[in-house]
Amino acid sequence: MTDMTETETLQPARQGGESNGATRERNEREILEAAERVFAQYGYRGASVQAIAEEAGLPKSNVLYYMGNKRGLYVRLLERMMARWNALLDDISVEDDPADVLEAFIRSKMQLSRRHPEGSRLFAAEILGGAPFLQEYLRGELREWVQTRARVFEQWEERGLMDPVDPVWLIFLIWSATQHYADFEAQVLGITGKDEISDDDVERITQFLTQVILKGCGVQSRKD
Amino acid sequence: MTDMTETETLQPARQGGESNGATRERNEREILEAAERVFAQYGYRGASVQAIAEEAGLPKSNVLYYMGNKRGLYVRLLERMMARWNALLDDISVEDDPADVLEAFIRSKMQLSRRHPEGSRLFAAEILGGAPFLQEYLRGELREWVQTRARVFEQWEERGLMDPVDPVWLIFLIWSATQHYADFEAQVLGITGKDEISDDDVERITQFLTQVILKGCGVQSRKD
DNA sequence: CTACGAGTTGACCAAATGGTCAGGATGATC
DNA sequence: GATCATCCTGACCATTTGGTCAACTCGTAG
Repeated sequence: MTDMTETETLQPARQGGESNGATRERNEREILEAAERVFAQYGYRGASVQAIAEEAGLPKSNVLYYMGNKRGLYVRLLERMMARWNALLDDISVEDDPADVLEAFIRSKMQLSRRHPEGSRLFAAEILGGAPFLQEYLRGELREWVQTRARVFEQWEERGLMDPVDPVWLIFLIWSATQHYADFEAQVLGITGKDEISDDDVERITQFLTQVILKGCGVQSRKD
Repeated sequence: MTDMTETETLQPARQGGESNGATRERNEREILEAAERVFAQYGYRGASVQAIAEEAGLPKSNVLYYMGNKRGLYVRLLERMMARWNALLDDISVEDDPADVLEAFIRSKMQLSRRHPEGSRLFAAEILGGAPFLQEYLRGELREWVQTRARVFEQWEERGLMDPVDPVWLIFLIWSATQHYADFEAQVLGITGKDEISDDDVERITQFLTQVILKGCGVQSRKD
C-alpha cells in the first residue's frame, strides 16, 4: 500500500533518478503556471516567491532551486508570452483579403487572451508599470511587427480597399479591445453580472468587434 | 538670513500654527499625488510606504501621520478616481443626438485618461489584480451607470438611429480603446518611437476613434 | 509664562522579503 | 558497495516591510 506507485500518483515528486529529466520538466511547468498567476495578480514587486511556492504546492527553496531567482523566473514568463504572441499572425501581404486578415487578427488575438488570461494580464501589468523589462522588445521586435503590418494596411488604403485611417492606431484599437476581456475580466464580470465569460460570449464579442471595426474602417472584401 | 521667511519659501513645511489647516491641505495633496504615481507603477502590494514618502519628499512617519495607513491611502485614491469618473458624462436621453453623445463620451473619456494618467493606471492595476477593493463599486454604481446608458442605446437602435449592436460591449470597446493610451503608454511610445504623446496626437486619436466607432455602429446623426 | 493643538520625525518592532547553503535523500551506473 | 547526478528542504541571513510611539518644535490663545 505504501509503495512507490502511490507516491508516484501523489504529486510530491520523486527524488533522484527518474531516468530522464521528467521531474524537472513537471516541476518547472507547475512552477511557471503558479508564477504566471501570482505575477499577473500582484505585479512583479507585489508577487512574492513564497506566494508562488505556495501556489505551486512546493517549498520556497525548491522554487529557487529550479528557477534561480525571482527576476529570472519573471523574465522567463515574459519571454514565453512574447513567443506566443509572435506565433500569432503570420506575415500578411497586399494580395490578401483585408476583411479576412482583419477578422483573423481579431479572432486570434481574442483567443490568445482567452487561452492565456494570466499571461495576458502579466504582460499588461508589465506595461502598466512602464515596461521595465520589455523596453527592448517594444522598441525592437514588436515595433517591426507592427510596422510591417501597417505598411500593408497603407497599401490597401491606396488601392481603395479601406478608409484612410492611421494603421498603427487601428492596430492599437484592435489590441486594446481584445486585451480588455482578459485584463479587465473583473470589470466585465462585475458590470454584466455574470460569473464567467463563456465560449459563447467570446464568439459574440469577436463577431461584434469584427463587425464594428471592419465597417468602421470601410473595409472592402476582395470577394465583393 | 536664517530667519523664518526663508524656511517659508523652502518647502519643508511649517510646524505648528499657520492659522488654518493649510499645512495639512498642502501635505495631503503632495502625498496623494506621490502615492498615485507609486501605486500606479507598482500596484497595491508592490508599492511601499517608504517609496511613496520618498516620492513626496517626506519622512515615512509623516506620510503615516496624515494618511493613517497604507490601505486607507489606497482606498482614498481609488475613491478620488471614481469621483472623477462619475462626474464624467451626465445623464443622456433618447432625445439626444447619438453622434453627439458618442463623440462626447469618447472625447471626455480620452481627456480623463489624459489628464489623470496615474489615476487611470491605478484603476487599471486594481482591476487587473481582480479588483479586491472595487468589487462593490463595479457591481453597484458602475453597473447602474452602464445599464442606464445601454438602455438609451437600445432605444436608438429601435428607432433605427444605429445598428443593432450589444450596447454594453460598445461601451467596453470605447472604454478599452481610450484607456489604452494612458495605461499602455509605454507600449504606444515604444512602438511609435515617440517619447511623449502630444496634445495633437490625442486630438488625432480622438478623431480616429470617433470616426471608426460611429461609422462602425452605423450611427445616424439626428441632424441628417 | 503656560497650555495646547498641530505638525514632525528618528528610533524601534515583529513580520515578511529574496536569497544562500549545507546536508540529506534517492535511483542509475560502474 | 561506491560514486554520481539530480533533487529536496529546513535553517539561516541581511534587508525591507507596515506600523507605533515618544519626544520634539512651533505659533497661538489664555
